[in-house]
Amino acid sequence: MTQQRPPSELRSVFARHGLRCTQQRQVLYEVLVSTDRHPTAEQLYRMVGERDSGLSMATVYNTLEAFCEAGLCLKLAALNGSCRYDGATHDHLHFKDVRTGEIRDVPEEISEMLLDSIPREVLSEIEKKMGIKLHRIDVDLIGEDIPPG
Amino acid sequence: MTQQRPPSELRSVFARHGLRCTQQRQVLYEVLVSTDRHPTAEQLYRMVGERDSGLSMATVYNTLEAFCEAGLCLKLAALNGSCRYDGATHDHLHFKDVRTGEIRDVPEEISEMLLDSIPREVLSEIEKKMGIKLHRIDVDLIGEDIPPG
DNA sequence: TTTCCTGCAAAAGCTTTGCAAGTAC
DNA sequence: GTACTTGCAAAGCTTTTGCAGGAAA
Repeated sequence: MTQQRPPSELRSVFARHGLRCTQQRQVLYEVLVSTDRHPTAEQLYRMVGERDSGLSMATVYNTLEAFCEAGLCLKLAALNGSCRYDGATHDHLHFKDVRTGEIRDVPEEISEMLLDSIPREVLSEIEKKMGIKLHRIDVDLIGEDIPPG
Repeated sequence: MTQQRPPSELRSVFARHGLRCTQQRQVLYEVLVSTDRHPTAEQLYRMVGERDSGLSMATVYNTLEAFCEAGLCLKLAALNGSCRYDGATHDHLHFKDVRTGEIRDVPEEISEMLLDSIPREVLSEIEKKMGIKLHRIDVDLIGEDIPPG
């Protein structure tokens, strides 16, 4: 499948991260950043299938792995054994539902309040003491929906 | 298998949480709280097998599920699709290794510093705004080990 | 033209489930 | 005696892998 007219924007995003610009990667990336639903690989596979001819599950996994390595998306650990992906552009908290495994964003302004309250110097102290390199912090609120009414 | 001489301490822990006191649950619980390694179900299965005749994987999963429901342990989401269990007695942060999926505790005094800095009122605001009931907060430091040297 | 990516199919890993026998209370 | 738990085996779901053909640079 030869590429005809890739949006130059996407093309340069990939180039900057050392990724080849394939049809499949473009479609997957567009779908990923267009949602805040933190889809599973399976859900992405179906979402892409609705827009386009489709691509294989293997490619979905390979591509997501490549995106994560390149820093284009985050891999989130869900509570029910599957993984979810987040085309995050800003830091935010996640709410994880213990019943469904669903992940929702915590509204941005509240997320910020909480994240801003974390002292930076504590983090660098942790890096030093534990001999690790931090990529990011995930703050997850674990709980369940209150049934309305 | 009839129970002969259950440690009354454990027995009352289970009773308080509405759990029947079976041989298997006792062994599994003892193994779980004796480690800070955040074992997977598979690892617990092997650890129990070393001490005792053994129990089936199905029972490991059933029992861990029962413990979690009862609040006797935490189910942690690992980054590689498996789940890990934590017989936690105090709040602490976790470091998750993106390469191995391993989970390590962040030392208690640093964990406390960070957790104490999170304003309580922000959490209750989140509960109200999102219509959820929080069980706990997981603060996960995502990163990788720095090779020594 | 070289290197990397895709897609298929198969395998591997983790977790859940149905059901009969057994145990706690 | 009743209700819950265990263990086996099988199934279900998620993710990874090997490899041949194809596309990007």
